[in-house]
Amino acid sequence: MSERILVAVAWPYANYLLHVGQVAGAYLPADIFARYQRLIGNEVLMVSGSDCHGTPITVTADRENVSPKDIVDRYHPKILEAWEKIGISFDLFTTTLTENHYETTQDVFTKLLSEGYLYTDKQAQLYDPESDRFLPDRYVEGICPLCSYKDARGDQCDSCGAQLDAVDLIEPRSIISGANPEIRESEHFFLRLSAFEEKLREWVGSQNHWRRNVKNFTLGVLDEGLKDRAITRDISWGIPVPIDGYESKRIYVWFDAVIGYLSAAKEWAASNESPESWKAFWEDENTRSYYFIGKDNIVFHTIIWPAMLLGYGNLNLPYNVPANQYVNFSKGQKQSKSKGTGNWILDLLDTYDPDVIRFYLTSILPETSDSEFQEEELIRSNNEMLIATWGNLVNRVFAMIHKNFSGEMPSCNNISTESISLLSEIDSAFETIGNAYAACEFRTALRESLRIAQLTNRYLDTRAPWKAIKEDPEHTAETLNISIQAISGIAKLLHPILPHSTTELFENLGFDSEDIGKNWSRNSVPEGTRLAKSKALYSKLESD
RNA sequence: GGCAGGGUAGCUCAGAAGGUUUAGAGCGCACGACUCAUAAUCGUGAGGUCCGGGGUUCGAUCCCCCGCCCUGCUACCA
Repeated sequence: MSERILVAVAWPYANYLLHVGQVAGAYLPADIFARYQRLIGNEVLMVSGSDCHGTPITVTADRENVSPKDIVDRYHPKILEAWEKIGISFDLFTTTLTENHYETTQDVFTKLLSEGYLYTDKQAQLYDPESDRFLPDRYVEGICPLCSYKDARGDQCDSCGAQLDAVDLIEPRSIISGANPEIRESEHFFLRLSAFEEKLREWVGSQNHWRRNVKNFTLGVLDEGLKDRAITRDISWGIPVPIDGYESKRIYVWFDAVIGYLSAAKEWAASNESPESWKAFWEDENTRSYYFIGKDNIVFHTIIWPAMLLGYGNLNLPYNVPANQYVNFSKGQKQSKSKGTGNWILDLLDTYDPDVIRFYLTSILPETSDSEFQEEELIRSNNEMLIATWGNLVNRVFAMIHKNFSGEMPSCNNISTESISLLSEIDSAFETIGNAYAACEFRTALRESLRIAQLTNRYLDTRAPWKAIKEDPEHTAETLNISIQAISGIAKLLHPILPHSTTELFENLGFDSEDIGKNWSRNSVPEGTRLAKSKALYSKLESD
């Protein structure tokens, strides 16, 4: 029975290159999941895009004295390039600058307004009289009221780490003009989050398949009580408010960004020449939606976006939000874009094959706690695990078949109990590993797949086909035949994680890509198949 | 400060409605076997006060309390 799965992935800001932490935290797990779902025959729609609005983009643009659009035009292609190279299989990766996204966002805004979930209220804000504009907290600096640090930012003091309110800064100054900002009242639209508190609590409380930290954290926030939140800003970069009299304001970034999941599905449908097909992914309650995000993003996906969906009506709430922790870099330092300590994924891809990176990152996915990225470890994991356990297994079996059977798949006439038990281990692994993929436990899926490879290595050692060839070629033929069947099975098990190299392997085994992706089970390699004489799937890496 | 997650072998991590565990796996390390294979594989072994201190209990690494450390959020930087 084919199911329909929406794979929604966090929208990266298009003002920086992608760093490894983002890939491991959201995009790689989402891709593994999507590939698994496609492999077992489910209908998958995987979408995301560049988040093009928001303060970080305008800050970058202002600093370089270019337009926000220029920043997006520079980084969006780089993001696409990263997906292409590491193999993140989006059905659509768009941007929040499309006409479709603007329309969808304004539609959601209008609908929430007419349903009574938006209202206007006044808010005090800092205003720069010289440059004649309202200032986000980040655009204000001054003396920290707590530690007297003289260059504290309006949102946070870099010296003592305190969270600040720009209004509290001593001797505040605009970073645009240096002028002393004044406080002005401004009218904004607010999202009536408080109206959804009970419904959300009930909904979240029943999500027993969510990760513990995601559920507890969300319930904790709900217990503190939801406050209504302003969704417009006095800025010029963003989606216009579709109401007369508010031409100088824009819808704020977090409101439009989450709507991207919906607008991207619409865009995908339109480009597929079936403009209504997005509805199956949003309105059919049997469709399950998974949101892959980092832990800093949980509230937006378990409270705010669900509230917006409830307010809009008739659209599916998230089925699961498997938020990940963070990947840290040397000595617990967080992978930070703003500090410029990046291990950019594109740089890594210049040096290493995509599957080598995917293998290592999968092994350290921060599913339950923060993990640490070390390039030395990447090299070791490639040499000591990927190649030693798996690559070498493939290589030794292929080599023996080419040496003793001219590269033709040997026959298996009598099957021994050893062979039967190996194959049954593999076939039952499809169930346990399939369950792990379905539960978004990708490290487990990888570990168990390697365990099967190890069993196959052990089988080979026990059967010693290199010895048997001398006195009992039938015995050797059986061993190598069964080993190839095992390899075919393991390749399938690993395919969501290592799509590039396993596809190559499948070709070497005589399959075409059509054969691979239709069932979640071992593809049997028929006797007599010509096995390609190929170079090794992976190469050893020097650790300088 | 408050809330949440984490603190387990050299490294990366599992785990446990509290007793079947003398606390597990992989890698690394030591030794042995094998030699088909990318010095790969297979076996054996060493290695841990499960962050610290109290408490509950017949029994706690797992529950409670108090600390310490890392990370995120704290509603205007998703």
